[in-house]
Amino acid sequence: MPKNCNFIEKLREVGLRPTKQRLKMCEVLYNREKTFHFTINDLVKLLSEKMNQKISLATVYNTVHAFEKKGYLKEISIDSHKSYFDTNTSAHHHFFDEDTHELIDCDESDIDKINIRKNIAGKKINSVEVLVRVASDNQTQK
Amino acid sequence: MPKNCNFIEKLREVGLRPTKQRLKMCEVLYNREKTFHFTINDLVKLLSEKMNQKISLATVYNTVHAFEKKGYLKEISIDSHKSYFDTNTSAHHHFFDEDTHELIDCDESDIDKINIRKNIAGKKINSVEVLVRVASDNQTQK
DNA sequence: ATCTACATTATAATAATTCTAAACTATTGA
DNA sequence: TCAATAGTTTAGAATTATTATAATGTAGAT
Ligand SMILES: [Mn+2]
Ligand SMILES: [Mn+2]
Ligand SMILES: [Zn+2]
Ligand SMILES: [Zn+2]
Repeated sequence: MPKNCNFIEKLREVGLRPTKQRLKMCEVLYNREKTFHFTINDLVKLLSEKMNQKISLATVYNTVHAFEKKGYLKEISIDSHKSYFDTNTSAHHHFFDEDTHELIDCDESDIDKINIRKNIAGKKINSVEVLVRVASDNQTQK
Repeated sequence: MPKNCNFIEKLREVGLRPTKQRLKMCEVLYNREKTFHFTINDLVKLLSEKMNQKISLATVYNTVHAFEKKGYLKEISIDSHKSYFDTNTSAHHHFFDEDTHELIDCDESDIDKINIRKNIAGKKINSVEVLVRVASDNQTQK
């Protein structure tokens, strides 16, 4: 992910106005080497602490969902109590560390292609996602 | 799942007192041919409509979580907005119908065994779950 | 510069879940 | 048999995440 991407263009392409708030959010989310996972709270913290940018919570929610709808973000369901988002929008699987509550991307090579032998009448497959829950070895789990 | 299971025994075995409320919930959840998936709301409806049993919401939550902790129920995360529970506590995969918001169990034979090639240092794998999201063929999806 | 549709914001509302503390009950063992 | 006790249920309040509202602000078009 190169520095100084043209976020204005990127937003215009999908019909979102490049407002100050959206551009700041783009910077925080996409102006970095690697993709990452975050909760709304993480993002608000990043914006206020690292970017010194106060954006109202409603706007953060609105913008995250706008980005999701436009395919800039993917929502990941791991924990029914919290929403995780992913700046990696390609199809991929995850490890979830139950100790730290951290999501870790799987590479292509980490898990063999999943073969679905059944299909539901009149339905098409939208996605196939694997979640591998891991936790510390020396600990009572579950 | 045979009729007239001894739920009193079952509860005592794991150190839960067999109260009227817990026994009613056992009946609704386990006194049936097939396992099934439900939300807390589904369960409250089942209890009040089919069983004519008014159990306070706090008790339903408490009891569901008590059952979960004892391994009588499994929580499934599909939708960050709602908790699903499963009376099938064995390791298995799911289809999720995005039109109806219904969960469908996969059989062993529906998905080949998942092979995880990577391991996270100091962590053991607790579970490997596949979620296949499906939706109507003739519809704008995602 | 003006207009208009879209965005942002503070705040209120909603929904799911958990907490609290008082009343209740299953179990124990005198 | 029957209190004592620890665990359970309950109504209602509190908390948390998220969404709605409606007033104000701003980007893009003319
Ligand atoms: Mn969402
Ligand atoms: Mn839970
Ligand atoms: Zn990811
Ligand atoms: Zn299931």
